[in-house]
Amino acid sequence: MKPIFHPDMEGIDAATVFGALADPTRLAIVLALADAEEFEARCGSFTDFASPSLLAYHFAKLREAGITRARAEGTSRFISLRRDELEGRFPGLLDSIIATARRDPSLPRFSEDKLLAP
Amino acid sequence: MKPIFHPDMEGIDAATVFGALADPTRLAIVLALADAEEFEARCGSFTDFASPSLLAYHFAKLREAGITRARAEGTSRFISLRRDELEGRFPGLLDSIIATARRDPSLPRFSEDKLLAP
DNA sequence: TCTTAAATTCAACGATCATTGAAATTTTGA
DNA sequence: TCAAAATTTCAATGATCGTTGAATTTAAGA
Repeated sequence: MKPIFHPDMEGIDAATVFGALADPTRLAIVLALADAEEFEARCGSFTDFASPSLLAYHFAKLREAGITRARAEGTSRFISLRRDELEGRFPGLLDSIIATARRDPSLPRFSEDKLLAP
Repeated sequence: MKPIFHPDMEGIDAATVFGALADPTRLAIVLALADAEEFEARCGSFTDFASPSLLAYHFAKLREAGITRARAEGTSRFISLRRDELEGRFPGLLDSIIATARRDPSLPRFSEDKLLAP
């Protein structure tokens, strides 16, 4: 019913974006989303990373920082990166973030097939 | 007397770096350091941004995240970016951070001549 | 309509954060 | 030896953060 809030990209400031990335779980989510960009990821695809309620918290942080978009479909939500909009606001940043996350072996990883599960 | 602690770059994780940048004052400091890379910036060059004691806190955050280096000389400390080392650990990241900070008009700026003052 | 599934919301907690102002430290120079 | 300058340390503050578990919402399917 109530629409999901997505901030205008123009109003996003850099410190907020970096704040959203200042957590290993959220960085791992961003990395997983980047690796799975052909299809869309369900929230429930990430239960390895944290509990459902904690995931909701982390997803909200990413969304309110302008990094992700959520689309409701039935009782599920599909999460994706706001690639193009982010590129317009901060060119090159997202790619750099993903490359950086990829270089950090301490981040929780994720078997890619997890994203395709029913 | 006691040497200034600088973490090994290999042990730095991405979330810590982003956490250090999740604050407008610290982002402004990084941007100012990038704009003044020919010479070195004294801590006291930044009194427009915050009080001395608060600056010490922010400088420690940046230093412990591997972003800056501090060199003592007399009663002063000179701060600089750990450009090359950071480039080795996370290639392209620092440039991207600086470009991002430059695109954020809400960040406190800084007349460049401030850095040269005696 | 009842049930199940998926995700959010809420209240609570201890931990960390940004900020302040006063006190301490360190080094230079008179 | 004293005093001034630059910076740090410390204790205290309210705010935000990450986390938990229980309760709630929302929509789909039997």
